[in-house]
Amino acid sequence: MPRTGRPRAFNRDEAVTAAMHLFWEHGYESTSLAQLRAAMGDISAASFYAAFESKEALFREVVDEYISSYGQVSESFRDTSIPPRAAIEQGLRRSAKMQTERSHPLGCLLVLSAVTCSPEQNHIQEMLAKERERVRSWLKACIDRAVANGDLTDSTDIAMLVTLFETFLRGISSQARDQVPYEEIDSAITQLMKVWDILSAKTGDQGKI
Amino acid sequence: MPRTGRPRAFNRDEAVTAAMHLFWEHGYESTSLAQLRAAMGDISAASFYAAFESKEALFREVVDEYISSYGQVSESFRDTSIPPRAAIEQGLRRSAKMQTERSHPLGCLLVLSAVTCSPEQNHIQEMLAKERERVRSWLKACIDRAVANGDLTDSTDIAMLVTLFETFLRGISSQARDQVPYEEIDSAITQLMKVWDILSAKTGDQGKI
DNA sequence: TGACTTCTGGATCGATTAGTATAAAATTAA
DNA sequence: TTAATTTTATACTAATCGATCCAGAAGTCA
Repeated sequence: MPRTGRPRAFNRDEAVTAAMHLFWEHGYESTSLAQLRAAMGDISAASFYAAFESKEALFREVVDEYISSYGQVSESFRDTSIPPRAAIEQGLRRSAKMQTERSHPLGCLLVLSAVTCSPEQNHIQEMLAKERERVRSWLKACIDRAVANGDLTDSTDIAMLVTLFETFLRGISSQARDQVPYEEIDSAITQLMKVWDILSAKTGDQGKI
Repeated sequence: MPRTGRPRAFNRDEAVTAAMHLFWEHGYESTSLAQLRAAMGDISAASFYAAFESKEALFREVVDEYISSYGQVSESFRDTSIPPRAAIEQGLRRSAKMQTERSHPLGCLLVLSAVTCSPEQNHIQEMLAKERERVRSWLKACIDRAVANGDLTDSTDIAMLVTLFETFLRGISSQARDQVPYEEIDSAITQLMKVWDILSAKTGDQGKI
């Protein structure tokens, strides 16, 4: 927060949000500085670099902003106040809901905005891969908890279950981009969760849950 | 096939294959003409345009080549010589196998190579979307057949089932890119197919299949 | 007021983008 | 041998890429 000097002529937060929508829609590399500056309030190149340092620095800021807003849907996976099964189901449903909303680009920014890029931008891919890995670790922790709880047996193939849910979760981004409506994905989730019930039903304690 | 004139100094088919690997790995827009020409045997710009007309025309050719080679794994979905359930299972397993092979870029070219792009290349996205839609229609036909067969009840939510398998299928591309091994995806498929068995078990005729 | 600080408009940077013009080279057919 | 055909190397577009420079505008502070 500068106390002196000429005040900024544009709203920085709004500019970041505008940039987020562009990166989300078109991806990191395919979004040009010219597009960004236009969407951020027709700001000049000088203003852009004074406020954001570089395209890459802006993107990192955008990713942080995404994670702490839209990305919150995956926080369900690490919500230990609800049973593991409910946490996973909620995480999937909220992700599907968010990714199909029309008020912003379809799909997940972390999954889509740098799936492919030139070799020079490999670190951008790796940065997003790390964020996706975090979500995956929450999913795993969730299933670990279920095994510890006794919701799932000790013999449960944890890696397999993580991959099952995670693969579906990643697929939502692609489906959302192809205009598959929320309702269809939502019913698919209902069906997918029955896999869990099959496994938990096999647990010794009782026949059904 | 020109009958006269100076013979081409490079192998056209090999050049297309090299281009396919680049587009597959880095995506349509992020693959530059310079990269392509280098990988296609260090050919000159003149040779490139004489043989392929444009970057876009080459990409279309690459997509055709992909579909008739690696893309054949999804042909399982329309193989009516095997039962619908087996067709789907085989399609998923073969896709997972192919997408995790290390002899070529990871994931599926149709899903990855233009998920995001600049507005000017929207027609490229749409072209790939059409190809993905074809695969989806085969999946749907497969499930329609199962309902017609009596493998699944008339009350089966077909759209939901298509979305369930298709979402998982799309997710494989993302998982493969993140280095998830084939074996894990394969066991997840085994588990996913149990959803089918739940539904088919409910069919009147007998209790289990 | 004047010193200090920060931001902005406009011109510009070198590198790279996809694509082209031209003429020589290499082949076949007559 | 000569004409016709096609591909080649080389040089070159115009446009765009991300990024920078500088002078002046617009504030705060003493």
